[in-house]
Amino acid sequence: MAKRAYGQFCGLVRALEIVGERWALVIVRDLLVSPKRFSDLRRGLPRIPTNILSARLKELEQAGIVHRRVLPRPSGSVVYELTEYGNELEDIVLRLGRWGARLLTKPGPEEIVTADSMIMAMRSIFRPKAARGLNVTYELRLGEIIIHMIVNNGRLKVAEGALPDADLVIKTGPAIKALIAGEVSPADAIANGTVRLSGDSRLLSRFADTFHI
Amino acid sequence: MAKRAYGQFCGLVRALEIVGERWALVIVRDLLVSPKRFSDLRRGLPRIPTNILSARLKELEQAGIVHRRVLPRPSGSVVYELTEYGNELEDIVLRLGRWGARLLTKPGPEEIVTADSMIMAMRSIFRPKAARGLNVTYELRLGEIIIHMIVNNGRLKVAEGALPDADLVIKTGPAIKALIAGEVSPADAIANGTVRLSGDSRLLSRFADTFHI
DNA sequence: CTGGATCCCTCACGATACTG
DNA sequence: CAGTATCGTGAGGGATCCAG
Repeated sequence: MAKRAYGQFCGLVRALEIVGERWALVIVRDLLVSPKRFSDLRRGLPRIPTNILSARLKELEQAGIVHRRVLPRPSGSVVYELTEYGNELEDIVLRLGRWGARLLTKPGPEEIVTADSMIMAMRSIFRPKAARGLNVTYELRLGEIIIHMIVNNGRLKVAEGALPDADLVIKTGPAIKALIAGEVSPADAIANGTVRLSGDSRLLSRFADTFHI
Repeated sequence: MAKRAYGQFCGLVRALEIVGERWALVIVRDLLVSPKRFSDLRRGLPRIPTNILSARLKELEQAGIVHRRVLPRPSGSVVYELTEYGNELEDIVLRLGRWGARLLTKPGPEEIVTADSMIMAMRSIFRPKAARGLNVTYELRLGEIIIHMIVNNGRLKVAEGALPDADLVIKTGPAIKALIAGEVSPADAIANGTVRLSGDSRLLSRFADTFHI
């Protein structure tokens, strides 16, 4: 038996032996957003050493969670994508993220926000019930990070990048967490300047209702 | 910032910084079954070094997931129990366990099954829908491990120990996984000797339907 | 006996440099 | 761009010891 095994015949233990390794679930998080190349992953995970990224990708591939695919010519480059089995981690990753979000207060001095982490965060706090019958689009800007959400009758699509004709554009920072957690009302968030809008400003409370912890 | 942090302002990362440490979720798994003393945890986790158990309990306590409670006199002993926040990990632990169970084939040479891991496994694969209107009790024996299940109209209680008047007593081993996963039919499991029964044998297929991956 | 603390050793991880 | 190679450090593993 491997030296680092937990020594139990148990589903949870098997799961941890794979995705319990350091960085593994964060890599999965980013791959849940979209397939990525090695350097894409690096960019989204600036603090991961390349040898660790390399090792994790190998392990995840061997475990049948990630598939390494060589793109056809002429690019010939490599992308890593989740297998079907890997994709089944989505719900777990979303729930873990929601659980951990309660511990988010202020970003630490060196802590960054990435597009992928924000996309998954929005997915994790989306409330389909509250979005019944809604048909709205948002663009969300956190510093350099720009993502957009398309809400369509209880369904959500989130992706990176701008959305030129979004109904509401929200410019903000990490303080958006307070809005989403209900610690600050939409009105107050506008008043204290942590959120700036363009478009139909009245949609902000709709937004805060649709995306809520 | 701590040296071992991931450096991202993200709910998933916060979660991993606490329960992503080695052994942490396994400790939580056992505490989800019941509050435990230090030595109870050791017994259920034979391969964990005591200093690690000690360190994890401190970290989990500091993070507000575990509460260290000193029992009143005369025992004066200490129990560790999950806080409300810690208990909210239950669903995640159950799902992770179910996800990882697909990788369970045969137990490795040194791999053991513990009562707590089995209790959580049964919880994780319980299908409330299939148990609608049912009222059955089972006793399950895997070698030394004895647990029992009380199914009551879509609700389940699992606990350690025998249940003298159980409707069905199932004596088996790790091969029970094949039955639960549907890789072996109840009839075959009896035929090939991996399962031995006492009580109302016809209940076995009911069992396999109620507890199923 | 419970509930740890302490020691030493090893290896996984982290930082950085380098290569096809 | 997509990794491999190298090397130092500290968390984890294992055994032992100690206080209440």
